[in-house]
Amino acid sequence: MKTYIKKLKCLGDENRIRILNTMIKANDKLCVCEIVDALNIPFYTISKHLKELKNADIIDESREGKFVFYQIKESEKPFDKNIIEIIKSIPESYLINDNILLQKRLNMREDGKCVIGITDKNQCSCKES
Amino acid sequence: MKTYIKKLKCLGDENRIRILNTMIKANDKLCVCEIVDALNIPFYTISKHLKELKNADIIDESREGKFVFYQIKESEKPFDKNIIEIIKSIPESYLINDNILLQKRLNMREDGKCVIGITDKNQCSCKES
DNA sequence: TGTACATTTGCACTTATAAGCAAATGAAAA
DNA sequence: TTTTCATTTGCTTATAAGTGCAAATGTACA
Repeated sequence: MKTYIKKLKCLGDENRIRILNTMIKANDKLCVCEIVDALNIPFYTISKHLKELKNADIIDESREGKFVFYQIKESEKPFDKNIIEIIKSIPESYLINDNILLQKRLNMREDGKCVIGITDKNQCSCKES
Repeated sequence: MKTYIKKLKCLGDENRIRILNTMIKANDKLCVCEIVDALNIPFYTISKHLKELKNADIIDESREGKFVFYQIKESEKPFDKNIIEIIKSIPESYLINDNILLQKRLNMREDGKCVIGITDKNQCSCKES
């Protein structure tokens, strides 16, 4: 039971929902710096939330050189699928801004690979909420 | 967005998941005392969680004389439906004990109505976890 | 109208969670 | 082998959340 509650707890934070949304929308693994740029949230905050999501077994981590990537963990379990579904059922209007910035950021990839780091090292978490 | 996060936050607590599970399984409104008996959690704890669930617009409240009833709020929104789905997708083995006690308690209804209060006023929350 | 019973609420306490900053780690390239 | 850059981690602080108990509320019935 605890593993289920742990996953559900992860859903109770807006930043984590936004992070998961980017991964669902990208339908691909995302570099930490890409998430930071898309969401305009400080990199250390993103990093900590990614750690929690990984800890709850919702996402997978992988490293490629300097960059660290995360993606939704594949699962056939109805419960895990429903976690994705519930995020997908949040009306897009609440996430449209993130989605646009994400797309912009993904367009900067070369050969489908992340080649730059964080665009603005001084971004702050409170530009938009 | 806040209303969505508020609902999701509600899912991050085991006691609230167990409460919602009883309502889903009963497929009917439940008296507070019935929930208390089914879950073996102190009545004031149940009461507080019910308040939160109601506050998040997940459940509805209604009073009939001495008794107060709660039930899952009807909704056609995909998000709200997914909340129910995600709880339904927790394997029954984790909730079987609650389900059995709930059934026992529901069998004590007369003409489909709750007629008794809390069976054991001194129940404590930590008998099973 | 007062007594009993179901439920809620206020307060105290403890534990969990989130964010910010600075320092640390890890890997690549100069 | 030093520098650079991406990311993580430790520490601190502020705030939220859950529980327990006692007192309060609200309703029915004697």
